Amino acid sequence: MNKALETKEHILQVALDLTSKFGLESLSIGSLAKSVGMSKSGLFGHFKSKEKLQIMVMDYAAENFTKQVIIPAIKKPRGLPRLESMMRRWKLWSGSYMSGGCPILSSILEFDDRPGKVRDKIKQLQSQMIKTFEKTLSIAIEEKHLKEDTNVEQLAYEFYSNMIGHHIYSKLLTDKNANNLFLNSYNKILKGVILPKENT
Amino acid sequence: MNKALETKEHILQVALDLTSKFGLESLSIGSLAKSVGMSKSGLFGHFKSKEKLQIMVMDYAAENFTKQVIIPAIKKPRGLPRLESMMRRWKLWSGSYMSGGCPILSSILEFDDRPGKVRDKIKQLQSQMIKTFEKTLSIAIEEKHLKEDTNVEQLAYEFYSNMIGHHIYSKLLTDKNANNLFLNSYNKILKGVILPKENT
DNA sequence: GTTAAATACGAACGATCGTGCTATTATATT
DNA sequence: AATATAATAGCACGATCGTTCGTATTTAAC
Repeated sequence: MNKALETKEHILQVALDLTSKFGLESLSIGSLAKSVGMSKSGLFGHFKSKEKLQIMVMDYAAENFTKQVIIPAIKKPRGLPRLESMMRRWKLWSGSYMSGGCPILSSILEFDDRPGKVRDKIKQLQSQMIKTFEKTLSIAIEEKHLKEDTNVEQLAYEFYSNMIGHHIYSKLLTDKNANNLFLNSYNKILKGVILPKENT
Repeated sequence: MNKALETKEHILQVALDLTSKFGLESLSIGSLAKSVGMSKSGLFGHFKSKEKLQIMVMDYAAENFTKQVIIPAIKKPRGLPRLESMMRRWKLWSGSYMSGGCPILSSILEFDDRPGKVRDKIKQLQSQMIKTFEKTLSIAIEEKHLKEDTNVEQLAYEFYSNMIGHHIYSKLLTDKNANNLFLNSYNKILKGVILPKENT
C-alpha cells in the first residue's frame, strides 16, 4: 500500500499543473491520463469519479499552498515579518510557482455559480485561507505592529483584493507595471494601519 | 435580412446568460441550442465555429456593459458624479444584472493561459474598459474634483481590484459583509485623492 | 515463495462534443 | 406572385467525455 499513494501523488501533481493552466473544468480523465502516461481506467481507479478527482486536486492545491506559503511564513517572527513573508510567498506562489496562475482563483470563478461538492470545497478552502491570513494580521496587532483599532476583516479583504487585481493585470493584461501597482497599493494599505516602532 | 439578426441577438442573449452562470468554456453548441429551442446545426449556421461564437458572446457582453454602465454614466456631469455613477452601475451589472456574476471576469481566468483569439478578444475588451475608466478619472482631475497629481493608472487599478474582491467575497464566499467591505475600501481610496469643493 | 489483494490495462458503453453535409422550409427581392 | 437567397432541420461523422467490467499484472502479507 505504498506504490499506490506514490502514483496518486504523481497524478495529482500533474493534475494541479494542468488545472493551473487550463482550469478545473477542462481537466478531463483522458487528457490527464495521457499526460501522466497511464490508461484512463487505471487512473480512474484511484478516484471514484471526476467530481472526487476535482475535489482532491483542490485539496492538493491547498496543501501545496500551505507548504509553500503558510508554513515557511509561520517560522518568521510574529507580526510584520511574518505578514511580509506570507504576502511575498503568496504572490510568488500564484504567479511563478504555479505554471499557469493560481489554480484556486481560476477555479473559484468557474464554480462560484455551480452548486455542488466542488464549489463547497473551494469555498471552504478559500474561507479557511482567509481566516489564516486574518489570524496573522491579528497577531501583528497583538505585537503592536499594527494599530489596535485595525479592522482585521477589512484589512484582509483589501490585501486579498490587491492580490487578485495584480494577478489579472499581470496574467491577462500582461501589464508590465503590474508589480508596481501592486506594491504601491500594498504600501498604501499598510501605511494606514501600521504603528511606528516603539523606542521605549 | 432582418429575422436572422433578431435570432442571432436572441441566441447571444441566452448564451450570455449561460456564460454568466457556467463560464465560456462550458458553453456548448448542443446545450445552447436546447436552451434557445432550435437545432444544433441551425444554430451553428449563425456562427461558423465555436471559437467565433465565444468571441461574439464576449463582444455582446461588452456591448451590454457599455449600454448598461458606460452610456448612462456619461450622461452624468463630468467628474465625481460620473465616476460615482459608473462605479455604482458597474457593481450592479456584475452583481445583479448578470444572473451568474460577471461573464467577462469569469472568462478572464478561464482563458488567461490559453493563447488564441478568444484570449485576445477578452484582453482587448478588458483593456479597453479599463482605459475608458481611466479616462473618467482623468476628467475628474480636470474638473478639479481629484488632486492634480493623482496617479490615474494606480487609482484605476485600486478601484478595479476592489470590484473584483467584492465579487468573490459576495459570489463565492457569500459574505454578508461584502458590501460594507467594498464601500469602506472605496471610500478610503477616494479619500486619498479627493479635493474639497472649491468655495471661491 | 506462495498466496491474497491491490493496481493497471484494454475494450466497450452511451452520451455529447464540434462540425460538415443535404434537403426543406421561410424570408427578401423583384 | 415568382424567384433567389438565406435560415433551419435532420442526419451522420469521428473524437472525446465519464464510467463500468473483466482480465492481467504487479505488489504486499504471510
